[in-house]
Amino acid sequence: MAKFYDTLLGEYIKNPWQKKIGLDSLALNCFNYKMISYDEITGKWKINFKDVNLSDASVYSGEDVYMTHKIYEKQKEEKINENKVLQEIEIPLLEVLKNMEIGGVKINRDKLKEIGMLLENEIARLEKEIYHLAGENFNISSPKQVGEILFVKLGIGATKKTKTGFSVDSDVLESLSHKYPIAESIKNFRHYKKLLSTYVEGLINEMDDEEKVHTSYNQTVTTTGRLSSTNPNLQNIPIWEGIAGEIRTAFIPYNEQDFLLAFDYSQVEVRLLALMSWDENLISAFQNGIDIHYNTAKFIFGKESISKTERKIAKAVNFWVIYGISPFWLSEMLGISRSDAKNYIDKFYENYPKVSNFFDAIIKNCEENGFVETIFWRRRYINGINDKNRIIKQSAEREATNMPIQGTSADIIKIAMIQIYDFLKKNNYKTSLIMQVHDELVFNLIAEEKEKIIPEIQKIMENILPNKNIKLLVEWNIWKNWKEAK
DNA sequence: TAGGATTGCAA
DNA sequence: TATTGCAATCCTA
Repeated sequence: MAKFYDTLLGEYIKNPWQKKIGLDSLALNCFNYKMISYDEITGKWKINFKDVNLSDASVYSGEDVYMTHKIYEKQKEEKINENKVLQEIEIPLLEVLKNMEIGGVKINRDKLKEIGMLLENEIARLEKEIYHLAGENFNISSPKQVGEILFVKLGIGATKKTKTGFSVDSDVLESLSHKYPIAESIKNFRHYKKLLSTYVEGLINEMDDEEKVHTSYNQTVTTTGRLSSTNPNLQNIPIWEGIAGEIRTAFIPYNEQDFLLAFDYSQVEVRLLALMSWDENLISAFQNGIDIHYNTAKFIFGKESISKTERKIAKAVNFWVIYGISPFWLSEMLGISRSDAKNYIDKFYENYPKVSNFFDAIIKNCEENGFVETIFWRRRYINGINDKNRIIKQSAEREATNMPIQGTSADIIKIAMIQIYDFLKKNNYKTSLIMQVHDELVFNLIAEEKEKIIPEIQKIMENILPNKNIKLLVEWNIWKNWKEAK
């Protein structure tokens, strides 16, 4: 048992789907008690808390402590405090995340500014070009104005609509770009603008005096058990080729002599599908080190010699299984016919029959009990699993089949983080964990510790699930920035 | 000023 | 007619 407890994590474990699990809403819902808000106590002038009069401050603070304890007592009655995921994963993870957040990630400000200058030049150039092609100035960042220019003023035929008007997303612009140069330019403008405002300016704004950013990892947001990251979000930094990929070169080690060390789980979700479904063909492919996309391609195309395009299709089909995409969408995404898409999916299930059984069993169980679980028994309730509406029912089924895989992957990396943190701490290593991106862990590596810790971290990560039918596999890289270490 | 809508970035 | 997220921006209420 951990030495401390967290009621917020307790509520999250009980039901990760419910949104309002904060102290204020729990007090209201469980005990019909309205907590004093911070705004009420600091008044409309937003005075500093130290200037609040003592009796008001005491009541406000006492209320927090009292209510937290009341909720703790309630959770004890419900035996939430005995939950294994809570005790063995979420609560121990708190200290790991705290240290990652405080440690921060070092950013090369000059490098970011350099990228920013390039982007600004491109944006200015494209802006002029777009105004010229449109014959007037307008706000290119406004979807509404872009729609008016393209589909009203220039009279281009609109293809897609949103709730409020014309859709002008990148797919639409892409489809118009061959015929209309302005569409291509707007698409590029958007791309560069996104990089500049979200990543270059966004990161610079979050940097402290030491050129570090300190993200917040939120443990109680996702329905599957994954973490999320905010201020800044370090889990959606671009990885594209070209200038977008350059953003990652600005992520650097703390000191010049250090390195970034990145570990990632290789194809973890497909591996977990094999492990959890017990499908012999999937398992033997992994056991024999056969490229899994090639293996699927062999099945769906019924031949040994596989082209690059065929492997790409097989990769999409493998990917599809995790998310439950329909043949329609698969055909759209791959630019193939719907009957081909359906055929590939059927072939997949014919050759990996236990995957099909596995999903059926999850859905059946969910229909009866209302929830699904990971192999570590993390639970998620699924709304709409017994809905009469086919669309809602199918959507619920996709959520139900996705969660055990995505959630187990989340469990595994969280356990790895705890074990690695303990290992580094126990041996007084100065190397530290600085980022988590769902299936990847990034460390600030102290050069002289390299030989000792890399094999140990690899061992920990690969052995979270010992004695299973297939092995987890991790890959690692070290470099002076995150782009090259990936 | 708050919050919905659109868009686009990641695993 | 694809799973899970977060942020910038626009724009209406």
